[in-house]
Amino acid sequence: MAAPEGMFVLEGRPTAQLIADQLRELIVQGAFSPGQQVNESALASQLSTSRGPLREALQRLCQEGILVSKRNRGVFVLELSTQDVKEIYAVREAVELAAANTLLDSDSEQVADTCRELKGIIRNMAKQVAASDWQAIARLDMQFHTAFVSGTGNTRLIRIYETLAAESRMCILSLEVAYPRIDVLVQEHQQILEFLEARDRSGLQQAIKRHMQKAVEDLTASPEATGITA
Amino acid sequence: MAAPEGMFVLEGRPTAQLIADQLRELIVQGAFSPGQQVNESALASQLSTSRGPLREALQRLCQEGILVSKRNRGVFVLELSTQDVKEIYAVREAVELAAANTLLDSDSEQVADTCRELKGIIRNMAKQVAASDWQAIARLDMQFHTAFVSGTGNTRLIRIYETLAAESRMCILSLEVAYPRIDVLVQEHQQILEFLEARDRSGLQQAIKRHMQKAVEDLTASPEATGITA
DNA sequence: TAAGTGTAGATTGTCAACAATACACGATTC
DNA sequence: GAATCGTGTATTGTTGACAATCTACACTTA
Repeated sequence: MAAPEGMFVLEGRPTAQLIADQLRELIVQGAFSPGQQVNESALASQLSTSRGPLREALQRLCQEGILVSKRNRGVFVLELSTQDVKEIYAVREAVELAAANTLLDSDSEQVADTCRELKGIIRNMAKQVAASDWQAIARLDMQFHTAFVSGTGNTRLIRIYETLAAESRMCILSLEVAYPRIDVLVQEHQQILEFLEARDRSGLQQAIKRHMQKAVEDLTASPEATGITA
Repeated sequence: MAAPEGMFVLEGRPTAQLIADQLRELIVQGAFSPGQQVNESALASQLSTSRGPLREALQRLCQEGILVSKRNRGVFVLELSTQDVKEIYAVREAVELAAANTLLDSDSEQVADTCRELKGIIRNMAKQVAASDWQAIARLDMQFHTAFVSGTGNTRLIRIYETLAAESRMCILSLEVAYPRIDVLVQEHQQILEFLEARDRSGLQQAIKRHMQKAVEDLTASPEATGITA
């Protein structure tokens, strides 16, 4: 037999990770409000599993920082302050700058592959902008940046960025429809792509810095209108 | 009552985190050999707890990447390849560069506090170098860099770096006594401290880059003599 | 009325037993 | 003799029950 391929390996990944991934997706989609307690029994039965595996998954998300655990109290979904927003985007900037440098140091084939993927994402983004599907836009926004970092092939950088992406989506979620002007959003991503294609290091670095700075400004501009705590 | 202060809060932190911290320390001290399977029952009784809490702790360390979980097989201690070493130090460089920039953007008091701490660590390091206590040197080495990043106050950056520090100690552990020439090690840290005190941005950046580059060279120089896989 | 106290309910923390899976070793067959 | 098959053992995965803790609310008391 050549290879079992898709022959029901029935999820080779460990259970806790599967549950954690499901739960993370639920959280970034806003299925839980910030600061809300996560009820273990309820969630376990909802995900049709037991409390044991669920708790293991919760611990993973606590380690990520998406959930916070208080002894004998339970776990709660992270509440984002403006301080948190600044932190998150500062780290994102650091990671993306590192990714940019790594990419520009790598062979052009790898860069080309990444550019192809980014181009497709931008196309989809423009499509969703036309449809004003904010949830989809937020997803594609992070998908763009995740793909950018994934282009480096640095698994640790990628893992770190996955967490940052989740937290960013939680930030954006708080903004809700108050997403900044959208044409600018697409344009900024387009710009990053072009600098990468042109292999313009300093241009790419500046574009990333601007993009992050703008994002922080948008997210911290009207704290009273959002769920983000002062 | 003014404040209960140290009045037996009896570990407010969640259990899984406590166990995870213990276990992480055991791992970076080399209590387990790379690639070794972690036996749940044995470890649980050894740490005088049950399998439940222990498994939760293991999941945390899996999320960090210090352990790897294989379904229906168990969790194993991370085996480091030269590729891993390169990844780890690339991310460390990114994080420390970001920390450097953040520090130099902050007020001088914060920088002064950090410098004071770093100076003390270097003193201790020189002491241990005289005693040739490699285990202690490795600990102080990472303590220096952790303190450097902690100076930023960015909790996410700090958390990320804690994992990187653990992985770095696992790298150094593989090197064992083959630590590079020690006078240079102290000197390099001293240099970083001086650039920080002088608030010399580009000098500090270059020093960090050199430090990381040297470390990778040392760690990947003689792969046959170490436990690091090709 | 306001502060403090005690109880009830709910939720988390822990544990031990059960089920399922994978690995190792010996038996069997060609 | 080599490969394959079947069995046994050890380890992980899962579950439900029990214990400990916290929050909320009604009750008492100054």
